[in-house]
Amino acid sequence: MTSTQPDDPRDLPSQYLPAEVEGPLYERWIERGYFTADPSTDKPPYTIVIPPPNVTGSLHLGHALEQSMMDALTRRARMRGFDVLWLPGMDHASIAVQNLVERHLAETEGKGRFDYGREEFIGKAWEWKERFGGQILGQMRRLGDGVDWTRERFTMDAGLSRAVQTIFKKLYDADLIYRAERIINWCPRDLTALSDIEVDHADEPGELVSIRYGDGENSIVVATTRAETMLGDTAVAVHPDDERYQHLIGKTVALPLTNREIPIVADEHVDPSFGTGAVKVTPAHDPNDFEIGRRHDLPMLTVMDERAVITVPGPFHGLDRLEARSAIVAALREDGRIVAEKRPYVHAVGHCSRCDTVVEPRLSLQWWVRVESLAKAAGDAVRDGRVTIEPASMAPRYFQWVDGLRDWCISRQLWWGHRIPVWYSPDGDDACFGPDETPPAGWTQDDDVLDTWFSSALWPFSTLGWPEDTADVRKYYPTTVLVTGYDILFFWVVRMMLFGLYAMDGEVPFKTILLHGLVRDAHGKKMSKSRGNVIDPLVWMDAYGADAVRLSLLQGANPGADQAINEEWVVGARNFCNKLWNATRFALLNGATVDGPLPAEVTGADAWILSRLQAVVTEVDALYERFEFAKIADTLYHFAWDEVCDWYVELAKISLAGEDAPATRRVLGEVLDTLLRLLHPMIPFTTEALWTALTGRESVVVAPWPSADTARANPAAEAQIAAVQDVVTEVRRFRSDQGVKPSQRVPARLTGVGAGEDAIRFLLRLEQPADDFTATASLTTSGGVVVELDLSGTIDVAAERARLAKDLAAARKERDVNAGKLANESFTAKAPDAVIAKVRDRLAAAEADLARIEAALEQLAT
RNA sequence: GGGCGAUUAGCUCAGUGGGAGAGCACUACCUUGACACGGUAGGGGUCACUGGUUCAAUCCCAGUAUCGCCCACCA
Repeated sequence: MTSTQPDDPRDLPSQYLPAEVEGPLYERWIERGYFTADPSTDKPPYTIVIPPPNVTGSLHLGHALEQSMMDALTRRARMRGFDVLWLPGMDHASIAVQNLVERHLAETEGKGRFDYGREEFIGKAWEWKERFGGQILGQMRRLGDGVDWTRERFTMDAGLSRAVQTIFKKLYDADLIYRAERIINWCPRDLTALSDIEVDHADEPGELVSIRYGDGENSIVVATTRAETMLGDTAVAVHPDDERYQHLIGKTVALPLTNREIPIVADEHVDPSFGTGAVKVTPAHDPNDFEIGRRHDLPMLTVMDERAVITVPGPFHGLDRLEARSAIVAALREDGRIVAEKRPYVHAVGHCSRCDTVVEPRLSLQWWVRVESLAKAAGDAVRDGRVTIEPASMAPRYFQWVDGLRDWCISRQLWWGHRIPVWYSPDGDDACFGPDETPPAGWTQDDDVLDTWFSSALWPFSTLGWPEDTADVRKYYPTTVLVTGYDILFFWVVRMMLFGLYAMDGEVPFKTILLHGLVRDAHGKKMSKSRGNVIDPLVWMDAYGADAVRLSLLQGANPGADQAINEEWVVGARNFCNKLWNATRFALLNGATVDGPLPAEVTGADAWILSRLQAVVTEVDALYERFEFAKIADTLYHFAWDEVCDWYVELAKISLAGEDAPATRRVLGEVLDTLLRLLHPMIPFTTEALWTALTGRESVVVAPWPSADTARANPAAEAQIAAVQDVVTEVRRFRSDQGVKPSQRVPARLTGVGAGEDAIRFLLRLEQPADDFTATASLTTSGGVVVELDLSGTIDVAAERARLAKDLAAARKERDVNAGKLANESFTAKAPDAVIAKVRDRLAAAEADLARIEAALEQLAT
């Protein structure tokens, strides 16, 4: 289908064409500066900092969901009169980007990073970032994100780098950052240390071999999954109370395959019930053994290099850890030292979250954040309610993490990132320097860079200009809501809490943490490249429009819960936009007006829809307070479709043709004006196009958010329309059962109907009875309205009888259930009065219904 | 080992101590003057299982089964 936008904005095409509508609107919003925050205004602040996507990233459905939520929140806040700052930016993603750039350089120039050296490599990385990075920013525009582009930030900007250096020094001076040699998680492929959460544990089949150390009565059997580390054993440990080994504690035993004697020590850590109750101790290659080694002052023997290759001279030298493992087991077996082998033995193995290589515990000198006091403050801020976690069910996770936090290893042996601001003198002295300090000549800077999450942890204030005392910091910190996935609660949210509270003198970085779920495929499976079920939101946006993608995601966004997404949902959302489009088109074609006060005199339908409208405004506001996006979408979807389109528009057709037309035009305009404003935060493009066409005003982006006029609540009008709906639905069902086409006009006589007769006649295409009127069919509705129809012939008695029989059965069941309850003395004695009254009403209604149906059946028989 | 959650219509999911809901899918009819990306009507569920509390349980409690997620230094 071909189409162009007509010149007159009021002349809309009959179909919603997102590709033509969405394009120009975003640029117009930006040009007009709608999304630019202004701290000089009196408006109260509403701040959200975007979770910065990786500079290398491309928009995926998780971003689309998250950003749709943030856009909805900020657009509504803007309409409510807040000075909104939604701050965009990107993360430098240290290890991920370095890996990408390395791969790129290997492919294009055939060189590794060491061929360039640090300076040149970093230059290449910046080049790469400028050339290929930031793709996601254009995709955010496509999605319609109302972010303040004038404040876009990157975690390696000069300003943010100052923030990093400033807080590092502050922590360092407070002895909250220190350097220490410990066992760390080491990735032998990426050649860097990792923090605990950058290690993913997975159960994998391995082997558990039991090895006899020593000979004769002084021998002892240890069990291990990592035989290769025995080359670095410096002790065997047993539990101090273990009776089996009392005679050995303090003695030494010969380490097989070497000529070393190692002590047998007693340590509480050993579990006597596991294996033989004796543990080989390799302090340089296992975190527990490291602790045992420290307690017993054992030597720490490193037997592998940074690539996990054996460095001990001898037959195993140069073997990779896995090769070494089988070689050593084979050698031990030959020596007759293997007393048991369990294979496969399933146990948890740590992997690098970046490249999936098995992590190697490694003794290493690294920088650490001392987290105890920071974590205490972070926990307290949530405990005492200064920060709220939504949904609350996620709070236990937060506490579990923050209350058991161990010191954070922040140094990485990488080049792309914030370099650690510590310098060393030629004599080996070291000192930390702030951003405005110059290290003495001849000093050299620490080679390591910081964990990416170190700079992300500062995001809620570093982006506002901290450490300078800027207007933005003063106005927009603390931020209002942090919207992110529960999967990065620990990586990011907790770290922002640690640093935000510390840097900002105890002021929280955000008042609310809103955690959303993961977007999964149509059957709830996690999307992954290996599964091949990854969906590109841009493809859907091209096919159905950004609004359809946004709405379909928000429709599934129940707090904290994962959601399945399917192209059919997006189609449905697109269809909704089209429905809205045509409803507005109807309004425009019928001269709907939006100016001036509402008329004092309105039709019943007008009064009804205005009553419903104010109730919907109230409901939507309440749901926004609880971040119930799915329910907001559902409420507006059904109000718009089921009430406005299916009933009000149809009913309005009556009054628009008569003397009530001016009033109804105004009400119709009011309803759509309000509805479009209510929907704007979720589907900004469609609503903008329609609202400007409808109102002739500048933009719905800056239109005021609707407020509920409770004076318009009108129970009488609601009851009147409900009665009309009941009659119309029942007669439609009769016509459908009787095979009477909807288009067929039928003469009818109505009795017992009040003000709604015209509406009923119009909606059912019933004509006034003529002189020769003969009622060939009659039905009495549950509301007591008698409808006699002249169908000019006999009716299908069997079909009607079947219908009535079914209704009869339902009514009998209803009567029996309620009569049974009332006959139950315990019920009448203990149930609340309101419940009893309701049951009485239902019983009466059921009995009336029974009488009506029985009468109808009897009449049918004659 | 610790923590959390799920099990409701064919699918994906809401929901509540007192009449089982939505979207999509399905059936029939309808090109009616906003919209076929539409309209009207309809079919479809012993709310995982077993006990308990209660006048009343899909909802609260206990247990069972199945599934899922997070954390954890089980050699």
